[in-house]
Amino acid sequence: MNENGRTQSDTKQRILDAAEYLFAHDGYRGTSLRAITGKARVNLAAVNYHFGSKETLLEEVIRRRLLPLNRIRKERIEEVRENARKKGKKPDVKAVLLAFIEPTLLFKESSSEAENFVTFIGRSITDPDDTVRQVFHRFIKPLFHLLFETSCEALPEHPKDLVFWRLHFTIGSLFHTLHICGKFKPDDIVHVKTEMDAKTLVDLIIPYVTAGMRAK
Amino acid sequence: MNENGRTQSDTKQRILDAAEYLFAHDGYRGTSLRAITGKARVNLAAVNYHFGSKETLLEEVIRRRLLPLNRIRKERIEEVRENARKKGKKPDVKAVLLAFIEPTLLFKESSSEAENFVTFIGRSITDPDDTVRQVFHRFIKPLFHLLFETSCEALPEHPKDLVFWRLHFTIGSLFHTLHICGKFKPDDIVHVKTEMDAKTLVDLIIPYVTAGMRAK
DNA sequence: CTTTAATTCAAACAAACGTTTAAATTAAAC
DNA sequence: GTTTAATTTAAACGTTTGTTTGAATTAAAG
Repeated sequence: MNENGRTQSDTKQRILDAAEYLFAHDGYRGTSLRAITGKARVNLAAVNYHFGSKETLLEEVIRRRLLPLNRIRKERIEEVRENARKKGKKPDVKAVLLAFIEPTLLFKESSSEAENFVTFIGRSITDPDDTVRQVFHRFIKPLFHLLFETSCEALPEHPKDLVFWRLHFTIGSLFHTLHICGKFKPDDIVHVKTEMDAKTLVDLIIPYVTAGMRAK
Repeated sequence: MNENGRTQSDTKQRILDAAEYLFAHDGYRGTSLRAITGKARVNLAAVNYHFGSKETLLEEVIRRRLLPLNRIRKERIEEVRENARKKGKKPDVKAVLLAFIEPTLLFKESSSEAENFVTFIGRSITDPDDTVRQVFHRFIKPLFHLLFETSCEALPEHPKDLVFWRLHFTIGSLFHTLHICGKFKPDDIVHVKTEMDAKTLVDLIIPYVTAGMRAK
């Protein structure tokens, strides 16, 4: 490998892409290294050579998408916060929620591979595997703290406990939406025609969660 | 075994209890038959002898709790529906949501073992394992249909598509709540004191989801 | 070209998985 | 008490799992 790394093989990327797809599709535990390396068309030992272990691979899969996404969400929330501070007013709840939710849903359309990852995010909190929950949690914790504090500023009339729980209800709605979009067929449950590009989903969920956060 | 079955061993029940606990804790795929039979203190072969397979065991674990719970939820929703019909008015959204949500959350306290199952429900829609999702889906489909139709009657001013999506947001909030309650430590994410018996949770979530369903 | 490092490869590892078997044990029926 | 059925048991089945190994191959450096 030379000093600028241009000749590095794309084995790592191919593994990351395959793992991302399969983790989203069948879960971390439900995906074997043989399935990953088979889909990526690389040797079985390549995962342990390049990543060390299946767990480290999981961490890299999450890190690759979540760091950029979280940077955007952080900037947007801080922007809402600073704008309100300049005007000497409290932040608007709807703006705060939009700052968090819109980048998340739009991320789904940022690339064809990113869509798989969004499905994976949707299961991250409730994943039966400890490792998955912990890694996701570690990456999202500071952002969630920022979201919480800003939401409290936006809703000073509500006790912090109440804001906390309603944020969790919001997270539940959003993550469930992330998970079902892309592989879900609503007709299976009840017959309703649905078109669901990211922008439409934003317009659907924002009024719901905003009303919920403001309630009473 | 005699004609009234009183002498039947409790092996099946012990397996069901252990499986319920472990499925809720580590997921279906993350739970081995050896872990189940070890916790139940029965022989490894007992699962295949009494249930035929791990998949049939899963189905029995779900059936045992979900049939009674669904019967209650169905009765409560139909009660709201019939009361409104008698008065010649549309059902109240809040009453409809309460009819579905309250029994679900109270079920958590119906017995010490039921709490584990509720955690399992909370992960049922997003479980990485196809089998888990399908079994749960099969049991809940008719009830969800009833909830959908009644919600549409309660919100005639909203298009059915909108009610459908908002019900999914509601399900997302509720199921996420079911999952995090019992093993979740909110302090891990952000420092907030929380007491959460079932009744308190009902009082927390109902205003949120009601406002969300009614929004605009 | 030669040397050296990085990567790929087929093969094997021990461990854990769900399931099956046949003998041993327990309980029921007569 | 004897016979018959139901249940439990220990052991093994064949797969699949994540990981490791050492040789073969490819690319980089001198």
